[in-house]
Amino acid sequence: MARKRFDDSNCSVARALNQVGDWWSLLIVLQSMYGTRRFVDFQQELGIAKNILCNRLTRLVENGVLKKVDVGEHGSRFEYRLTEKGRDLFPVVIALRQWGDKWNPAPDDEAPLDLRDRATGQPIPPVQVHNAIGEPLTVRDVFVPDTPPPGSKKDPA
Amino acid sequence: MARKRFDDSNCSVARALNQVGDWWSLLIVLQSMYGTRRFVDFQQELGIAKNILCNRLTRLVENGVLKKVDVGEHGSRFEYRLTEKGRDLFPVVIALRQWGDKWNPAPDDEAPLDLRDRATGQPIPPVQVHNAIGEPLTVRDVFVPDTPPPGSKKDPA
DNA sequence: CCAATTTGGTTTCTTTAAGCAACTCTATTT
DNA sequence: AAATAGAGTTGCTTAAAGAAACCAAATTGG
Repeated sequence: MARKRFDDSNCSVARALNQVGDWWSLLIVLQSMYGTRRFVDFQQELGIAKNILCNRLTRLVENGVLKKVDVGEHGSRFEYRLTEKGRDLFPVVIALRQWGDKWNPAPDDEAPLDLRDRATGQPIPPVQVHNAIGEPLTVRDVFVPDTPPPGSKKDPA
Repeated sequence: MARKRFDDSNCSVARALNQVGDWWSLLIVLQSMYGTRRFVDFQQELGIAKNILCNRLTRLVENGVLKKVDVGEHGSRFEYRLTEKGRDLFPVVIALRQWGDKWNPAPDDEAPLDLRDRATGQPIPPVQVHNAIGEPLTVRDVFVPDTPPPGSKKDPA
């Protein structure tokens, strides 16, 4: 695909997409959140080619999203588990899932993933952007305060 | 890239990624949220090839994420604006940005995008998944209540 | 008014990644 | 000892990404 790399982009979204912004990586993270840990299970549940899975797992490990754990007594049995960095993608994945459920509902009558709070059994409400006092915000409610150029010291122009 | 399509996947994350899950689409949406509307502006700000931009804009319009508005008096001047569906990606983009800022900080001393509430001027706190009563949740705090097969009516087994 | 430029593309070509299938190598099972 | 499973690797084919050139309508500018 001759991708452009965004490793050094000054946009953190671009840098984030560089790590988990391809179709498979985020789905692998999602599967990990569902509890999948083994190579073959990822392969079967995602229907991904083995070489691609291998590549993605390696990259995710390199990027610190997953860690590879040897669970065989003496090698050859591994698990891929989320790191804290990986688990921190939770809001992203959930927000994406909710967006998908809302705007691209399942073809048939599939339920839109009933995700629930383990403690209370209650469903999870939509992920929102909030302000400092907990009110929901939309795109229009935010602004970027005037991008100062990197080398500038608050010149009073 | 010979991608696999996920249009009819029963996973809404997969379906979402099908629409905005490539490197460019989400960046285009992000740029839109920053206010970019014109073809040339997208092209310059993203550094994307024109044919790819064209393709992505078309797909985003097809998918209802953007709408194409004729703003020339009689053609040849267009704007691409977010639809409600597109604006609804706000939490996704912000969550991704925050993840990027946290885990892949900018190479140099770039500031991590100071996004603020227009009303109060306060910075935006991290996007989190909450439960019904507003407490933050992690991956471990949620569960999927036992996937009932699509055609099943609450059998009391 | 005619030339240059801008905007929004399309076409062609090359590079690179995705997907598939077959193969390998070690461990475990039978 | 043979068969199977887990975790990859290799090679090939196809399709998409990227670059650059080209194009046509509309606008700008002298």
